[in-house]
Amino acid sequence: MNKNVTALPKTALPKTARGAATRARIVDAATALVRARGAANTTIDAVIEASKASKSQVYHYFADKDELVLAVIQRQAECVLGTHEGLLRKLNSLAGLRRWRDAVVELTEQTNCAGGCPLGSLAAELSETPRTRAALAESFARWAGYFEAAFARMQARAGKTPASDLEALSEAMLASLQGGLLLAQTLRSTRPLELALDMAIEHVATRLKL
Amino acid sequence: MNKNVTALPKTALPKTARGAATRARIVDAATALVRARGAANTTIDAVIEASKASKSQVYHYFADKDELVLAVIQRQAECVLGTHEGLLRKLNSLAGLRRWRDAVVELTEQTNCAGGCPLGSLAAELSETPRTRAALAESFARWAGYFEAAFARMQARAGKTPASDLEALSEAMLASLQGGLLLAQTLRSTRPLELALDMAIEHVATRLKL
DNA sequence: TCCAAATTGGACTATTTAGTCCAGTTACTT
DNA sequence: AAGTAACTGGACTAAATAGTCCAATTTGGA
Repeated sequence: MNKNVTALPKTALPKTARGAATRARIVDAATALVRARGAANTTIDAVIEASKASKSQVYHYFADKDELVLAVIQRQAECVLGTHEGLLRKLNSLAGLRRWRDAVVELTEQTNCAGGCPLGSLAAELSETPRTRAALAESFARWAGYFEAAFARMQARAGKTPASDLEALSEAMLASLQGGLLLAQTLRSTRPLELALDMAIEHVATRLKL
Repeated sequence: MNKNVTALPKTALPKTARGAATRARIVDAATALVRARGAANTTIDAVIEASKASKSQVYHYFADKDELVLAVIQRQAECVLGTHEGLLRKLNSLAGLRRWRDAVVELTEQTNCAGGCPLGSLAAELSETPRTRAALAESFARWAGYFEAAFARMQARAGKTPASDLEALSEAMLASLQGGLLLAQTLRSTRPLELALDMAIEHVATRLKL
């Protein structure tokens, strides 16, 4: 009883710059491999080879593979949310939202629609495991928060105070994005992504009366 | 050269009723396991145990694990598309579309949002492998076809001949469904699914002028 | 009935895999 | 400079895994 649900003291945090660099190399390599092949198909040995670390280094910083996967989720979330926060931070108009759409489509096109959404793919694979699911849910919530904030700015700028349900709007937008990216990945075409985003943008415009 | 891209003669098709039953047992068991744990986390040994078959039986009907996974995709597609074809077949009104929405939400609620969409999850895991990707793309296309046909009936019934782009509409609807299901799975709430579907239905209503 | 083809059982092999262990090296503190 | 803690290298283990092989059994047709 008294299960330690939170971070166990088993896992060492790096205490020197060198240790931090090693840990970062491991997580970076693991993130790239998981992105390309999925978590289940990424072996510790492959991470070791790619990061030029050794087994003891991996198990010094991570209690087991699950902990490493959790770190990968956090790393990938940082990356994706960082990108989108950058794109959405100052957005305050429908035109800006459309530019964001174009940027997403462009990004997808550049990779031939391969890989889908880095977070969405992780979510599909890891949403049945409590800890990973929680981490992914939190990331999605933050992502939706960026939309919500942008919608609030759009609304404020247009001087329409009567707040539509911005949280609902942002969840619908995120769903369109995720569904659009999944279909784009499977059909190898950006079209479903474009259609889904255009629909969502129109929906936002209507609800915000813009 | 002359790579045999289509089905190789390596894999035996069952020629007796008994053989067909065995093959079906194997595919059924594999489908359930893949649904619960993903393809990469499903071992042949687990399939053998669950289906009460033996190793030689599995390898008699399937050249390797990939072939079995392909059969699982087809089986799951049959199941999901069968369900949705049943729900969408006679649909010819906005009210009918809303009933379909309620049914999907209900189904999702019944499983506590676990598992997401059986096809969507497979798509996220297997869209980077050519053969599996192709099978999944075809399934999604058929799925979209059911929507398209339903939209055509809705339009015809309302007497509005000027066809909006029904294919585009159906792709946006499918994207909303997939994204909504993925978020529902990760957030363990049907809310994003409901919001995404309501948005898509409104979009259809607008475009079809209903 | 009898035979060839279809099907089945499961032991066996090759690898791969997660995780352990400990001795050796490097870095920080005083 | 020395001592302690942090870090590193990699051999090793036990279990799991995909796939092979062949002898035994069952089936359907002549």
